[in-house]
Amino acid sequence: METRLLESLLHVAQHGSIAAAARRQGLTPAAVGQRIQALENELGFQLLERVGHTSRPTEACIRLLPHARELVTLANHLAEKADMDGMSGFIRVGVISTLFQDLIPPVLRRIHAELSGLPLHLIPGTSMDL
Amino acid sequence: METRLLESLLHVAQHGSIAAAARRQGLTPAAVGQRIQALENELGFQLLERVGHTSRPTEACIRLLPHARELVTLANHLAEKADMDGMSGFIRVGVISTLFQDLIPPVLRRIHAELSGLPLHLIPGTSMDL
DNA sequence: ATCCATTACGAAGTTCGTAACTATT
DNA sequence: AATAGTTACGAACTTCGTAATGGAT
Repeated sequence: METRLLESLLHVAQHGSIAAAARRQGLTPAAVGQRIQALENELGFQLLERVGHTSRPTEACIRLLPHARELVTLANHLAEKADMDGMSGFIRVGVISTLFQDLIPPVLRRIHAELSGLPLHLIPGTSMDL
Repeated sequence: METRLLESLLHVAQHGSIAAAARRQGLTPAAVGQRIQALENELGFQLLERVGHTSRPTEACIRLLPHARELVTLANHLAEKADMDGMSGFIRVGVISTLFQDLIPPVLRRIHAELSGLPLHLIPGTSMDL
């Protein structure tokens, strides 16, 4: 998965047309169209509804956009993340679901007290998944 | 940023050598080495410490690995995310830091009660950042 | 002696732009 | 008439494998 393709998709979705996205990115409309086709090829479903003149994102594409956005920003900030010294990154906590009731909240308070400023990922699941 | 390159980096880091990663991925050692070089080129710093026989990740690489892992899994699950109906994806909550003390924990319990199974992102910060 | 990493090089595949074409407003 | 999207095609770039080289255990 090439994040530059996703970046083009985001521009198309945001500006409503392949041509506008192309202008933003300093590419030709043909190139952007080919990028979208490559993505559709890799993902296995259609991303744009070619309604005459304007390109509208499909339902599946709309569901996909937030994730694509996250992927692109993560990829674009990868280098600086590695250059930072000290504690950085995410705290990832796998939690067996029932523990959410009582045990986790106070633990969260302590984590935040000692490592404030770090984004926190809570991932509920079963022992097997985690 | 091509996530397949990151995938190779993860394998190298996990197995301790380029050759082992190549075997896992069904590639030649040369190909994996070139992938790492491409990554180092794109990121602008060294990823592997070529100590004689074994390749050790550099400090910067170690800091980068968790993010790379997240990127790869996100990319690999992009298609299924779009295909799923109903609620899916992450819950992202921006929290002004002081609220962590009292207000957030009970809210978390309710979020989990109503939308269990969804990964949760808690992002502490100031109003400006959020 | 065996195994790992790297380099050079050529083949296959990808990505881009140009240009031509069709369709929409 | 102007602008959007698509297709075909060729040039430039990437990515991979093979083969050869140099080091490490």
